[in-house]
Amino acid sequence: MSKKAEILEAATRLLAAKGYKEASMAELARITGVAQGTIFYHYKNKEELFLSILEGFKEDIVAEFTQYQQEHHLRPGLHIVEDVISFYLFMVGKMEDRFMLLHRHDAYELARINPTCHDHLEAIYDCLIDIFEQAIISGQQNGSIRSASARRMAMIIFTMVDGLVRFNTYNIYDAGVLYDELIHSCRTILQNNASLVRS
Amino acid sequence: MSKKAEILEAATRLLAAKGYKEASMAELARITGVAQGTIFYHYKNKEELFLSILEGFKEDIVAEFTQYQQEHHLRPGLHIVEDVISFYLFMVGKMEDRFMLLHRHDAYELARINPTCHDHLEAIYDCLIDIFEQAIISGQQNGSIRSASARRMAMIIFTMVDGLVRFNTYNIYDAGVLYDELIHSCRTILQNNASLVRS
DNA sequence: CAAAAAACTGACTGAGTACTCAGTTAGCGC
DNA sequence: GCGCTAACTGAGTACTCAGTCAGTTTTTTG
Repeated sequence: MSKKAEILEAATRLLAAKGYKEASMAELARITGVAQGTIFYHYKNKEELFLSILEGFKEDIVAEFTQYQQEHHLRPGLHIVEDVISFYLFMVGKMEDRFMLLHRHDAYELARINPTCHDHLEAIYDCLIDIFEQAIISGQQNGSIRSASARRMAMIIFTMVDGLVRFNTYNIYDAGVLYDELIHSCRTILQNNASLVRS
Repeated sequence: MSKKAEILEAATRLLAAKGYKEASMAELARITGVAQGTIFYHYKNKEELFLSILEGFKEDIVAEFTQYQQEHHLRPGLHIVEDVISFYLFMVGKMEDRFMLLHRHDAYELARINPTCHDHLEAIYDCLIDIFEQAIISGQQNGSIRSASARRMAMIIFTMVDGLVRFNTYNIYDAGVLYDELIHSCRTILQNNASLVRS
């Protein structure tokens, strides 16, 4: 791997673990095993390095989802939402560092003054919510999911799933025990009652 | 107001706006209109000052809820959840700074190495979720909310509401348009279908 | 009113910060 | 081997930071 890529990878880990301000370029240089100057040779400053981390995130999420779909067949109907949640949790585990970055304030603060950062974040969230939305639309097409704004339902579901992930990383509650409740709630929210005559 | 209280109030605002590391004691002194030394006379260091902010948060939430209940009558049954969500959003607006602090990573990072901080956070979350749980229990008692773990349902609801608040502060999406969807989702999740014979 | 205590001040310290730059090394076409 | 360029180095720079402390002012107490 090139030094530049090594720096980016180590920076992702360091910034995720410590946050933007707390992560120092001196430590990053030490971890990566390069001189401090090398970092600034490849990235003009700390901010650009940070943006580079966000840069390819969206594409990596899309690639990951495509690969996951090939390896795990997603079930039709209401089950697809369950499967997509599983994928989301799988991805959070795999791209732990970048999701941690997404759960920090640093990016949103930068986004307020840096349009590029705002665009990156928007792209990432759009892409994440798209995954849920597409699943919901496919469920609507076969009649198992009620017909309402798929986008809005996707956002609600995303909010729930992402909130639980946060709970977990915050170490305040064990979100694991909520998994079944989460799945049940999602199914209840999306279910097309018109197709359920019994009960 | 005493200088000490003034410092605490200004610190809450500053730390919420800028985050732990980015907020400097020099700026805090300037804002409060005291010398830097004064801050360290009242609080032995930055960490203790930060913990003092979290310290009374739980009690303030409880007091706020008690007052709200007196001023706004909470409806019985399923509606109570709607009312509690309204209260939560009202409180987020009123105690904006402290909820912002709660949405930052600083506290959770400190909680990992500082048991006092962990206890404060646990107390705050317990108290927030309690509010939802009590509402759900009261709904269960009159039969309008299904009988399942009130705690778990409360956590799911809390996750959704808090997630939307976060969306709003992050300025990525307008969470306002999701309010109706949120209420509808909560009702669907909690509803006791056994009591609904029609439809 | 005096003495003691508490509250407050701000210049100072030393550790840490992002970033620079003059100089060195490595790789590659010729 | 030569010349050129891109990659890399690390000591140095200017600056910010939390925290200290000797000294001053204000308040309380006898």
